[in-house]
Amino acid sequence: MIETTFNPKDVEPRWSKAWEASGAFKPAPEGEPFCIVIPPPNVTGSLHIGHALNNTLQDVLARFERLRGKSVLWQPGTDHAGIATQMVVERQLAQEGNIGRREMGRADFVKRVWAWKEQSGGRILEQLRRLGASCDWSRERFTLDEGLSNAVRKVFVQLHGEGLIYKDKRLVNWDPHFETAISDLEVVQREVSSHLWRIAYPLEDGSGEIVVATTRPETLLGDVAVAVNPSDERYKNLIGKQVRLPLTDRLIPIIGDDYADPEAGTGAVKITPAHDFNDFKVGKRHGLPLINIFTSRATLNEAAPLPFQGMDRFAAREAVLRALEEQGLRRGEEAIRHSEPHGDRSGAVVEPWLTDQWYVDAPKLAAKAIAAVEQGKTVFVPKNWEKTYFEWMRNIEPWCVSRQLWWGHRIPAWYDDAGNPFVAETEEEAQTLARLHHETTEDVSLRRDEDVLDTWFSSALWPFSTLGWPEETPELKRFYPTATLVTAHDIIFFWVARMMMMGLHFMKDVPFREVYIHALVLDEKGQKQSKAKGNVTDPLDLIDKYGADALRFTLAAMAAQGRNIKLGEQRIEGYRNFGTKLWNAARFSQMNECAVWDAYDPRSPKETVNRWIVGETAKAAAAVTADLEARRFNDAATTIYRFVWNVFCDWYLEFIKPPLSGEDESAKAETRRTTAWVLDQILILLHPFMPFITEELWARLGDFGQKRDGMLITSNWPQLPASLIDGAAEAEIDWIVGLIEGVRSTRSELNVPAAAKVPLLLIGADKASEARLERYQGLIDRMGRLEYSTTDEAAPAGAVTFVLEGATVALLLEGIVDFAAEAERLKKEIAKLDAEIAKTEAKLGNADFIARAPDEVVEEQRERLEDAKAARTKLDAARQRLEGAR
RNA sequence: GGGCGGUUAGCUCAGCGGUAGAGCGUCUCGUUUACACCGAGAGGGUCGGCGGUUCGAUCCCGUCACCGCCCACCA
Repeated sequence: MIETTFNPKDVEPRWSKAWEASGAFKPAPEGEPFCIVIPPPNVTGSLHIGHALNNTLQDVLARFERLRGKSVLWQPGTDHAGIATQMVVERQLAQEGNIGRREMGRADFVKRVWAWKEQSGGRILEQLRRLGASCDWSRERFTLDEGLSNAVRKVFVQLHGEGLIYKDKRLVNWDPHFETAISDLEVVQREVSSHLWRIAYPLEDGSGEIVVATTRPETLLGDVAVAVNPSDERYKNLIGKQVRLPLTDRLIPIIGDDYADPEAGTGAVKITPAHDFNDFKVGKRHGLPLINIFTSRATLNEAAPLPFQGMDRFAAREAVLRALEEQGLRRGEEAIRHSEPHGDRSGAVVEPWLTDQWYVDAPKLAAKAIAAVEQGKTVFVPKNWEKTYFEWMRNIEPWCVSRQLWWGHRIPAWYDDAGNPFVAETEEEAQTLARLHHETTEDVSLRRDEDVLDTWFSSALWPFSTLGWPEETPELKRFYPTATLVTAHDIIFFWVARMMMMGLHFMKDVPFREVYIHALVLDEKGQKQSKAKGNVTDPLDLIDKYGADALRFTLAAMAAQGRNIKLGEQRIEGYRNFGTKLWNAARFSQMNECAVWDAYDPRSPKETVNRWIVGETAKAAAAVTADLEARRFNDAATTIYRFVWNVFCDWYLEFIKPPLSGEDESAKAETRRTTAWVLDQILILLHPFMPFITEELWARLGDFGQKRDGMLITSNWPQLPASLIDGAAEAEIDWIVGLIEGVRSTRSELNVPAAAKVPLLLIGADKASEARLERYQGLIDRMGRLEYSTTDEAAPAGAVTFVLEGATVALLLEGIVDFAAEAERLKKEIAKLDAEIAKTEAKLGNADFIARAPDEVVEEQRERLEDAKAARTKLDAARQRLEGAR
């Protein structure tokens, strides 16, 4: 016997193992391919609520398509997450009081990171298994494993050969904490309080001074000019003069350039080409020198005047201001708020810094990636994200891919002593290139590039590298392009765009046909969850508390397109209860020997309730299917929820209690089989959302009935024709439901004690209602808590009535309710009807409405008016009778 | 400065040209033999403001207000 509550803790691990062991997660040999590549989580990370949502949705799709008979490959794996992982390990070293990364040396440090990866790397995938993710775990990949590293080298070398990767010396965003370049995307702007300082630069000829405004006085030491706008009357006659750069012995020119905005600051702007992106451009235009005053750690180098050398940039700022003060060159300041660039991982203020880096020619690669989306080869769901994608892609900058880190793919470039680079997949090939270059047969002394690649470089190859590229594997052939990518909008630029570029370039086709962009999961206040804020909800805690099914269902039910999710725990509790409800429906079914029967034909039932529930099942199945196809996860979840609870449990299971305990053996058998069949359909429809409880019930219900062929996970999605919907059965059941609801509502409003059984009379019933009453008498009496029910000519005094299609319903409540309460109830009902009558009459009185509205709408309004009037007449009669009785 | 989204019941959110919905919470009632992680019933909304289109607008268009996010800039 099934117990009264479902215990996820016992059941979940069992099925996780069984599914995997059975090979159900591997793609079926036959069937239309359907592939999803997982957004690889950081190898050393742990599951957060965003992963839970992301992977729930992927798993819903994977299980749905698998049930529909497709050959599903959900490709799992992890990302080496260069900067993030290096940071974690460095922090560990510090906490353990160990020597730091630099003291340790590169080889030992990298060994240490690998050790950490081996130790913690499997954790997040274990956590995904707990969520129920049906990935083909046998195909797990890691962005630094051999195959993927091979792909990375090949891509780098080929792009380099095509001129799409090149080395360049220019300003980059430099993170002084990690001492590495980072890409534009890894820079986050933060509002900070600061000052705008005004500083006087004396004119060389002693004829006065020019005042510049700056938020970064320390960079003055690297100034090479002062720019003014040529149209600025205040300054234009100063162009060409020299000023004495304070605190140094340098003379620098005043130049005219449109970049200087007469409205901003003082209208005169200091130019520091080595430390500001705009100044860099100005410097280029005017052929100005670049003076780099910072070290890689953003302390002042030997290019700065002696007293400032070795100072940290912020200390230098104070020192420069003090020195200027002493020399009487400060001309005031104002407090301002402005945004300042920070490294997204380190939090350090990013410094524009002049270095040699490798760049990918993103503007060139973007062209095809833009066209593919324009042509609909890849579609975004919801579609409006395409706009974001286009906006970024059309303004894309070269992608700086080299990082001065140790954890990652080493750049496949070797240098000779003169610094000439030789890009090749192996050192031997580089050696060959070097010999050719030097026209020698001797070994050339080579050293490998110290740098590694941006983590996103290898992620960009994920859809084909995980399938075996550059080998032409059967999987690559079969599953590329993949079907759907499921991800959040915050990595459209980081990842989606770059996969599009790389996929189109190397595979000549898009990496995925569809990009489903889901919500971000926020805390209850609508804030982004972060460890720093301490507002993270751990999905594993939620799984422990409510079960994976409840968490999954909640996330899916809240995944409405285009809106973020504010997750509250009560909601999860509610869906846990839903699981219990289903569990108990199965329990009921088992207690009543509703055994599954292979040969069941849903067209076969004769009993109205059975015909009705078959039709309702067909409707629900069609709706869930359509919702999932349209990626309306929330609608699909709501549909199945309502069908299970509000249709199957609330009504059908109540309806079948009389036949299940009745004498009619054929009706009983039919009802048992129908119940078992409907429950099976429910389990299948719900399985993508709640895999564990449904699989468990599938097994248990199969056991006491006929043995099943296999597990639910590999069963078949229902395809039920609309012809199963029986209009007559529907009308009949609707009438019964209306009657029972009327009885319950009336009783409750008049405070009839629940224990009181009252008689019911159907007054002036037409043939159909009379027949229905007779057929369902036992049921109606039971659900309405009636003493008996029958038909009669007229309602006796003291009866309380309400109106139903085809009859007036009278409850004999004399002595139980007081007339005042009933009069009040009638008055309320009549007022409601009057309002509706007035509204509908107004509508129908409008000639334009009659002329322009569709006929069916007009007809509907006419019917509504008629019904309301009829009901009104009946209630009026009831009121008069009540008056008379009083 | 550019772009995107939001504003619907006490709370969290669906819906979307034709009688306003759910979950949770609230109130009343309930030992009806699947389920109190339950059952029955009730209350609760001028669908942010103002205009417009339409026979009809919560839904479409315009505009304003407030909230959030992204990009760019910031001397």
